[in-house]
Amino acid sequence: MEEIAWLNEVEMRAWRGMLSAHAQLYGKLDEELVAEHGITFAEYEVLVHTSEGEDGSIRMSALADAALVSRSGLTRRVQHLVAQGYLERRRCKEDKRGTFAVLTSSGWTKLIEASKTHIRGVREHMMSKLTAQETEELANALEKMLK
Amino acid sequence: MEEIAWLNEVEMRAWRGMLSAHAQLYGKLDEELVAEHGITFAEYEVLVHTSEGEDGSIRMSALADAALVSRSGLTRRVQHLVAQGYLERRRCKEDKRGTFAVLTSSGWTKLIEASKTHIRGVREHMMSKLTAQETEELANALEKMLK
DNA sequence: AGGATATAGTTGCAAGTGCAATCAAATTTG
DNA sequence: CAAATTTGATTGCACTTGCAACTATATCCT
Repeated sequence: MEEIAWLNEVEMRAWRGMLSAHAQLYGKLDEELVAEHGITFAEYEVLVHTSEGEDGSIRMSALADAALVSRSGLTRRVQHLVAQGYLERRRCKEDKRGTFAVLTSSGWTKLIEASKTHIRGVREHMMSKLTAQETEELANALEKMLK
Repeated sequence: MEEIAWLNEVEMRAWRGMLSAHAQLYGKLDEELVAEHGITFAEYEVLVHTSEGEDGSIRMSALADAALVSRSGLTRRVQHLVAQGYLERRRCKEDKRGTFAVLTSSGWTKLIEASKTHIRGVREHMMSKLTAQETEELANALEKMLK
């Protein structure tokens, strides 16, 4: 079996760690939200980013960027959340091409409830495993990767 | 707009960083492999983990675990790689329920070529942004998350 | 031994996704 | 100002995925 030129051991651990830690964390958080609130993590993210917009509303394209999904993907996620009663769509008056997603009051309630599960999950599956310093080092490294 | 109870600032940066850094890195590595070698990152991972098995072969279930995919998902990825000529399937003699995925010589060649692109990508999009110490801190934090 | 249970793997199916094409509205440009 | 281009968003389509059901083989247990 031929040997493949590779990364050094620490680089390898960092890179493999990105894949595994992300997959494991994402999987658990998704599972818990579905079990306790009937929404996926992807849907929860849409609610979160909508809530962070002005008056709990945000343009579709901005929401797609924030939620790390394609525009077509977002259109359908929002459709689904509208069908569930958590979002409304509102045409944009200044730019008639545009559409806002707007949290309904039912959406606010759902978000607040689901966020308890979510935050508990992040603490349990991520923060509880790390010291404050490690958390800071992790945040630092991840942000440098994004530049 | 109501305020949602949340994580502290550092925790938030670490958690958001996991999502964004993973998405950005995965996206770039996938794009480069597709452009230069016509295989997805997911397929590349299957080739890598197969190559690491004995004689470039590995049981389907072990491969599914290593490649972070469901067994049904793996069955189809392997089907696709077999169709492309990079893998063969071999029945397991000791356990007739089992199947091995085995790298073909064309698969070895593909893997070796693709790994150059992959490693270059990991260096360029990840390691080049980090000092050796930051890489180590990152690896450390990610591994602790997995425990 | 042999029936019950567990394990390896595949398949049908439904759901989610992105790309390319499309439509409508806004903006640029000649 | 009208034509050309750009931008915001949605839709058709193909592809990937996981779950549940299923088949085949292996193991457990009395």
